[in-house]
Amino acid sequence: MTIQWTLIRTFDAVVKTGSLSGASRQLGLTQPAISRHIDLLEEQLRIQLFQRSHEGMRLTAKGADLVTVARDMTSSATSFARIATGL
Amino acid sequence: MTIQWTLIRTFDAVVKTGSLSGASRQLGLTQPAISRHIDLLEEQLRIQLFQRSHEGMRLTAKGADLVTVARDMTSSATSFARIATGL
DNA sequence: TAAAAATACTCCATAGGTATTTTAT
DNA sequence: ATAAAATACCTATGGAGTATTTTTA
Repeated sequence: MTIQWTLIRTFDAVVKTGSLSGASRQLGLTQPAISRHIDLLEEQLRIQLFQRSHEGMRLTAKGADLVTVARDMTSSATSFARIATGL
Repeated sequence: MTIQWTLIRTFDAVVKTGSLSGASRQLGLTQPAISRHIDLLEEQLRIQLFQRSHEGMRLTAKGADLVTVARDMTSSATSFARIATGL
């Protein structure tokens, strides 16, 4: 399985903002792009990450299990970028 | 700057194996693909990562500074994959 | 009715492959 | 002579956009 880092970053953003459109604004991508990211991630992992309910995007239990590692990835990527550009 | 995770994984593999062809074997990609990965990464970061010398691919000082964070990224990606597939 | 999410396309960039050439041991 | 690296070229996939339609608060 090839992990797509962008999808995980989107996952993180959706969790943080609580909505696809919020993540869209935060990442500077369009809402359909974000929607596809989540679809792709769920499909590739064969895990339902969110409940599309009235109150927006609500994490499932399995989704919640991934939040920590997803944040690890995004933060290590960020620190890679910081160090690389600082050289 | 959008970080390409695949490029960083390749960087890590080249460091580990000491050659492009070694990384190619390890990752199951062709040698030209690996070569391009390193080119792209160096170009995007505007950093020379390796000295193409007689003894193969030798890390530069700046390249060496990135090895640790690169390994952080790849290992956090690996643990993401492990946890995700284990759910 | 207004905001969010999903769907349907279109387009282009890029990632990867094969084939080949150059470099160096 | 052999192994590694670079270059050239081609193709297919996917990632992102616009436009539109559903959904639901």
